[in-house]
Amino acid sequence: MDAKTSELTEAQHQAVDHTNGPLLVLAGPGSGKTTVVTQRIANLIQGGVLPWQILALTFTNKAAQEMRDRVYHLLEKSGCHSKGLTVSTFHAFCARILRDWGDRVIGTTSFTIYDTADQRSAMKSAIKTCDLDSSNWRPASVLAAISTAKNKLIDVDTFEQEATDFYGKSIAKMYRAYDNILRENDAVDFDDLLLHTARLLENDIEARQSLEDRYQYVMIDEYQDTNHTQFVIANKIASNHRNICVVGDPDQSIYAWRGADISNILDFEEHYGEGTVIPLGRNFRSTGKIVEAAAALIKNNVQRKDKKLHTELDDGHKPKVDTVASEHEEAHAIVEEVKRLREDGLPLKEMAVLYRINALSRVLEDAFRDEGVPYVVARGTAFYERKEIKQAISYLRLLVNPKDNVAFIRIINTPTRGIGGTSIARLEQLAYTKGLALLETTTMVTKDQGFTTRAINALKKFSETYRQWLVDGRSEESLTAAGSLADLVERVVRESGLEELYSKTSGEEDIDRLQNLEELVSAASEFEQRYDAEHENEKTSTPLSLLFAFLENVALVSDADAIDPENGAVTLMTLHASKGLEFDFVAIAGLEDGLLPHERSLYEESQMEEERRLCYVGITRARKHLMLTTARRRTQRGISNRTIESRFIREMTGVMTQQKTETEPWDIPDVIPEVTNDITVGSMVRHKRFGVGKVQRVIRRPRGSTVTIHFQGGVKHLVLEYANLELVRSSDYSAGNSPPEF
DNA sequence: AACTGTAAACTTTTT
DNA sequence: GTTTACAGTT
Repeated sequence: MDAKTSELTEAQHQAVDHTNGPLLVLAGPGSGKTTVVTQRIANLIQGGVLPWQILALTFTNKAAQEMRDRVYHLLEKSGCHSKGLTVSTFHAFCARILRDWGDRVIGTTSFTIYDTADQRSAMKSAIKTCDLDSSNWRPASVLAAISTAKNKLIDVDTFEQEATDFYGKSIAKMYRAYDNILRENDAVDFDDLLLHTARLLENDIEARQSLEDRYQYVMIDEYQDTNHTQFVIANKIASNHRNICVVGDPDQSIYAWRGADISNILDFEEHYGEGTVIPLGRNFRSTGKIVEAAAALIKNNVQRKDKKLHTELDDGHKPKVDTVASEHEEAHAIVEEVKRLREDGLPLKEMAVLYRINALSRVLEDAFRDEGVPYVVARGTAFYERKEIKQAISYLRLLVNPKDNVAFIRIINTPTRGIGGTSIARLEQLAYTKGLALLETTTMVTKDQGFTTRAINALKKFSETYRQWLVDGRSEESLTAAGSLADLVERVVRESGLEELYSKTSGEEDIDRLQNLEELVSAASEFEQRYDAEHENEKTSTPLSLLFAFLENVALVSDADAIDPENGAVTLMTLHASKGLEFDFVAIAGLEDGLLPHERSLYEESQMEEERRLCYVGITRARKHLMLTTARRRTQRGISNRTIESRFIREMTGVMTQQKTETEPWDIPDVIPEVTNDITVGSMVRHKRFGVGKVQRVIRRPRGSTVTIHFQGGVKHLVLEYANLELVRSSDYSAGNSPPEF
C-alpha cells in the first residue's frame, strides 16, 4: 500500500481505532496492512501513549526500518515524536533483553551469537564428546531436531525428560553436550535468543514485571509465521494489560518448516476470549487478473477457510505463462520482458524475479549481466559468509568474548603461525584440565606439556596481540573522534595478519578478499554513524562496547535486508525473501514439479499446501504484470533432465495466457554419447586416477553406459559418460608411458 | 606442518 | 557445478 493513502476503509479504520484489548487483523495481500499498523502506532502516540511504551515486532530488519520510517513521517505532521519506540525483529529484541537480563538465564550478558557455521562446528565437537558414531549423526540434522525443539520451547532438561526411544535419547545427549559447549563459550544460537528470553519471562518475575510494565502496547507483524516460543514471549509481555495486536494472513504462512505454528493465529480467539477479529479483504495492490490467478491457485488448499478475494483496481493485464526449452531460454525470456517493460517506462526497481531455490539465481544473473540490465541479488548474508570476512569477524568476536572457542579455533592458525592440529589438541587438553577458555590458556603453555618452542612463541605472541587490542579497545580516549570502531576493525584486520595474507599477489581471488576486508571496515564506519545518530543522547563508553553492537547487528542480518528500494535495478530473490514486498512486474521462474512445488514437499499434503501458499505469496507481490516461466529441460547439479510442468500452472489455466517460445529443441536425448563412440572392447584408455587400462566390456545404455576396464590396480566398472576416459593410441606408449601388463 | 589434489556430498526455503 | 573433507605428499 502506498504511504500517501490517507483515506482508510471502514475496516481499516476499525483496526486503527481499536487500541485497547486483544486484536487480530486478518490481512489479505495488498490490503493495507502496513498502513494500518503504522497508523495505529501513530494514533496511540497522538492519543498520549508514550512511544517508549510501545513494542512492534517484525521478522526482518528491513521491515522494522520501514515501519519506523513511516511512523516517523506520520507523526511529523502532527508535531509528535517517536523517540523510544521499539520496532525490532523478534531476534534482535530478544538479544537486547538478554543483554540486560542474560545473567539470570545463561549466566552472562556479554554473549556471542552463533551463526549456522558456528553451530555446526560446536555440534561437531558435541557429537565427538558423546561417543556416538559421527557418520550416523550428521551435525545439520541433529541441529535441525534441536531447533524444532527450541521453537516449541523445549529446553535441554525438558527434552531429556521426554526422550524415550534410542533416537530421542541420542538427540537428548547431543542437545546436552551442545548446550554445554555454548554455555562454556558464552554463546547462543538463533533459537536460543528466543528460548532463553521465553524462559526468562516464565521464571523470573522481576524481569517479566519490568517488561510488561514498560510495554503497554504490543504489536506483531506477520503473525502467521510466529512459532510457539515467540507466542509465549509476546503473550507473557502482554498478559497483564492484554493490549496485543497481531496482524497476519494464514494463506501467507510459509515458515512451518522453521517451526512457525499456524495455530497461533487460528486459536487467537481461544487464547484471548474477548478478542476482536477484523478481516481486511479488499486488495489495493494487484490488478484484477492477477488477483483472479491468485484466487484460482489458493482455493486448491483444503486446509483453509475459504474467503473471497477482490480487488479495487481494473482487470489489467492477464498474467502469462511462458514455456521455454531450458533454463537459459527462461532467463533470456525474462530479461527480454524486463527490457520491453523498461521501454514502456517501468523503472527497473519496480521489477523482481522470484525463484524457489537460491541455486536458480546463477543462470538468471548471467543473462542479466550479458544483456547489460542492472540487477541486485537479495542476499544480505552472502557478504558475511565469505571466508575472509568470517575470519575477520572471528578475530573481532574473540576480542569481545574471550571464551568464544569456536572463533579461536577458526583463526589461531590463519594466517599460518606454525600452530597445527597437534598443538591445538594439546591446547584443548590443557584448557580442559584447567577449566579455562582456549585464549586464556595461550600464556600457560610450557615445553614439558609437549609444546614445541615454535608453538609456544606463536601462542604467546598471539595473546600479547590480543592483550594490546583489549587495552586500547577499553580506553575511552580512543573514542574521542568519529570512526573509532572503524579504526579498531581496521587495526585488527592489519595486525592479525589477514591483510598481509591476502596482499600476497597470488591471484584475482585474493584481491577480491582484500577489497572485502576494506568493505568490512566501511561497514563498521557506516554502522557507527548510524548508531551515533540513533543514540545521540547516550554516551557510549568504549570502542569495545560499540563493537559489541556491531557484531550483534552483523549476526542478525537477513537476505531481505539487502533490498534497497532506491537502486535502479531489478531485484532477484527467493520467494521466501519476497514476503511483504511488492513490485509492478514480477516474474516467477521454475514452475516445475520438483522445484515449485519442491520435491521434498511432493509426498505430504500439508507441505504441498505450504508450497502453494509460497507460490501465492509470489503471485500477490505483483501489482500490474505477472509472468510465470516453466522450462522443459533443466540442468541441476550438472545434469540435464526433462521436467514436468508444475501442477500450480494447471490449477490456474484459463486465468492465464499460455505462450511457448522454444527456439531450441528441448526433446534431445538425455546423454550425448558422441565422444565415447570410439571406445570399444580392446581399446586402451587413460583415466585421471587409475592410469592406463584395457577395455574388457561395454554395455550401451541410453543414459550411462557401463564399461569394465582392466587397470594396473585392478578391474574397475565405470560409467562411460562420466569417467572422462582418454583414448590411448599405441604410439603414445613410446612417449615414455609404459604399457600396462596383462 | 603446510600444501595439493581428489572423492563425496550437496540444495529447499532463514533469523 | 560447487564446496567441503580427507588423504597423501613434501
